[in-house]
Amino acid sequence: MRKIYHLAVEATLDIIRGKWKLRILCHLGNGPLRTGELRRLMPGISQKMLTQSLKDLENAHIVNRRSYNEVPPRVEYSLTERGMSLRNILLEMSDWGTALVKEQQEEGDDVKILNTNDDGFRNMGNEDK
Amino acid sequence: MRKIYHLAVEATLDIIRGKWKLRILCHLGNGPLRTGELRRLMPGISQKMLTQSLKDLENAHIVNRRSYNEVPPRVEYSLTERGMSLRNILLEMSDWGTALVKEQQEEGDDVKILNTNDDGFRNMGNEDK
DNA sequence: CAGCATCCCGAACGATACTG
DNA sequence: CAGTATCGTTCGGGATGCTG
Repeated sequence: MRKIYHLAVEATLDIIRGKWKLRILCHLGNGPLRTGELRRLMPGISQKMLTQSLKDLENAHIVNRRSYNEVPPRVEYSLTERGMSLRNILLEMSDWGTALVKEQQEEGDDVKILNTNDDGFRNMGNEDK
Repeated sequence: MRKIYHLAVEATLDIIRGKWKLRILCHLGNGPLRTGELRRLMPGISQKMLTQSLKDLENAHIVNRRSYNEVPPRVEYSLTERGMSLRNILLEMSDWGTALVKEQQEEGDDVKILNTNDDGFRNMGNEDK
């Protein structure tokens, strides 16, 4: 099945499409994580969406999936080189978004960003509320 | 109604969310356009989606709506300063997306970008197929 | 523990008809 | 010509149960 984009930007957006992929990438930016760890870092995500999102990212060679043949099963995910390069773009989008929200707040809009770390996308770290 | 983002990047993505906003911004990058002109540049878009997308962009202060009191009605849309600054981000995303698709094609993926201008997002110009 | 399959709901999108 | 209103469809996403 052929994928057709009207603009190159759409190819980039296609990678991070959906509700959870960004946050997954954000967490993986701090280093490899197991499935269960990702799950705990993102309360609210369903098993289905986690698996599905990770599979999409793996197919796009953004994350690496490493499966250890152990009992119980153990699977680790990490960023690929391509994933790391995407991170740079996301950092710029993060900066722009931060500035935008600040302006919107000054304009009186009722908007908020939960993760207000200084380094934005670089290090999410803290928990979701 | 409060808007809550987990990451600042999501605020940026929220601006260009949807099927048509990117392409609208792309066309407006070449200069102001009337409603009907935008419509003709994007065959396939419905009256509803065009109006709705433009309204969203206007509310976010990304595009400017100028209405002339004439008969027949005449309305022109253009990029705001904020819209212009967004454009810079989109250009980087475009470059990254272009490189990505190129790699994907080399990997054998069946993927294509319709608008293959050298300047990517900078000047869409040609028609949609 | 990690992943798959199924069902269900709501938001986004599309088609059409109508108004100033 | 530009915009509104309404209706129907599609698709992303949530909940749950089952398998290796």
